[in-house]
Amino acid sequence: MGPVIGMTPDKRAETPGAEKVAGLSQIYKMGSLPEAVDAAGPKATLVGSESADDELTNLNWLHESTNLLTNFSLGSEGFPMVSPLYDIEGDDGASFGPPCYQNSEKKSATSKPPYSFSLLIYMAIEHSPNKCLPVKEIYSWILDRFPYFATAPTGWKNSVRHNLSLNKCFQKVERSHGKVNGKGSLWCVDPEYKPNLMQALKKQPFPSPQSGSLSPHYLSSVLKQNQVRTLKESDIDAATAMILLNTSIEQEILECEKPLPLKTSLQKKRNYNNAFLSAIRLQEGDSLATSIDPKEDHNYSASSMTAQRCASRSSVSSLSSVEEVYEFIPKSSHVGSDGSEGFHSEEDTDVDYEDDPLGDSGYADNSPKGQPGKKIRKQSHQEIDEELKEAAGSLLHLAGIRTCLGSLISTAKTQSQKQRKK
DNA sequence: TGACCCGTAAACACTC
DNA sequence: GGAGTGTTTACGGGTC
Repeated sequence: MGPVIGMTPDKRAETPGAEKVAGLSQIYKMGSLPEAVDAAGPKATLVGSESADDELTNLNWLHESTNLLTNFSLGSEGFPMVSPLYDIEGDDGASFGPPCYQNSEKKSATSKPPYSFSLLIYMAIEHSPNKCLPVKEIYSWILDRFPYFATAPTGWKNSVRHNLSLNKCFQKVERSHGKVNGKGSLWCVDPEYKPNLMQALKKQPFPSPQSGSLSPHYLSSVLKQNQVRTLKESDIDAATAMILLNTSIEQEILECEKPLPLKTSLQKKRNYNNAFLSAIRLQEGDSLATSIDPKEDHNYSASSMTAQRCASRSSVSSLSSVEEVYEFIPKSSHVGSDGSEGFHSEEDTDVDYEDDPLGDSGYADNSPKGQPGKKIRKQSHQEIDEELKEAAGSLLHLAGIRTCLGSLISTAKTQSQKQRKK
């Protein structure tokens, strides 16, 4: 058997858009890929927003979700390589506790991760608060999570750089002007390729050692949805977050049995609070979206839907504090919005729907002819509140933070009602 | 069998 | 000049 010559770079260039996404070419064949996203805007934003809110109460949903993203990590033997708790030890990467497997799954630690470099880089970048990382940080992240590379030949760094350069999924972003922050640029994930990366993640071996979290069906539902609707960046992130949230909760249930250090428990509660609060924001206006789109796949749970939309709204700019979350609810009943660019968010969709018959929400397009969508949108706040309670209750029940929830709900509701009255 | 994906190595240029 | 970074080219193995 003679050597198989790999595809030359020249040849790759002949298939723009589809050639560089590792293991993703099939995805493109599935059609319904997002329109080219003007990445310039988001990128600039990302770079500009380097000051991330490190507060524990930070409601940066993508941050949350990308933390959870690491929950995907499974050892080559099917064991979780990274505990869902690992990021609970601290808020920044530097304080991350050692992955569980460093204690309990040493075998996994020394075996090669079942992820391609593209996925590793993707996870690393997504894990960062700003969704941008310098190469060095990518190295660090990989090293932290996969000690295998600590002992591996240094060539893997070259591979990382090679991937960054070669793979269109990753885009280089210049560091802030006038500021010299070390060598190199920041690297971001091109939003256009996020669904592809997610698909690739899905294709990774995800044995379900315990509860089968992340069933392929579930994932495919998410991905399917993203393809049915116009794929916006927010949707993509929503899918990510949805998966992550789901995974996290299931993991938490399993972890619940174990006694946790106080700090860990508190942090977990905070995380759940964050998730829940975001869910609240979504829940209020988005029950409509579920009903509006007849194409939607409802095979997955409502809570997952909630989580998805949840992340969807805050995917890019995301909230920076709990207070903002509280503000959101009232905002959603306001007419009009500041409409921050790059994030016309479904926040806008909810906010505007009563005054915007066209519903530039994106969901409007999917509404059945006539006005059924409006009917749904007219859903009384009471009903919404009921849904909210229900969803929140479920979430909190799972997280074991019912108490916290009650106060959060009532606070949110109070604020919401105040705003409505105004 | 070939196309494609992925990892790896190496060379080179550039920046700090 | 050295180290780190980014780009490009080349090749081999594996999979479909």
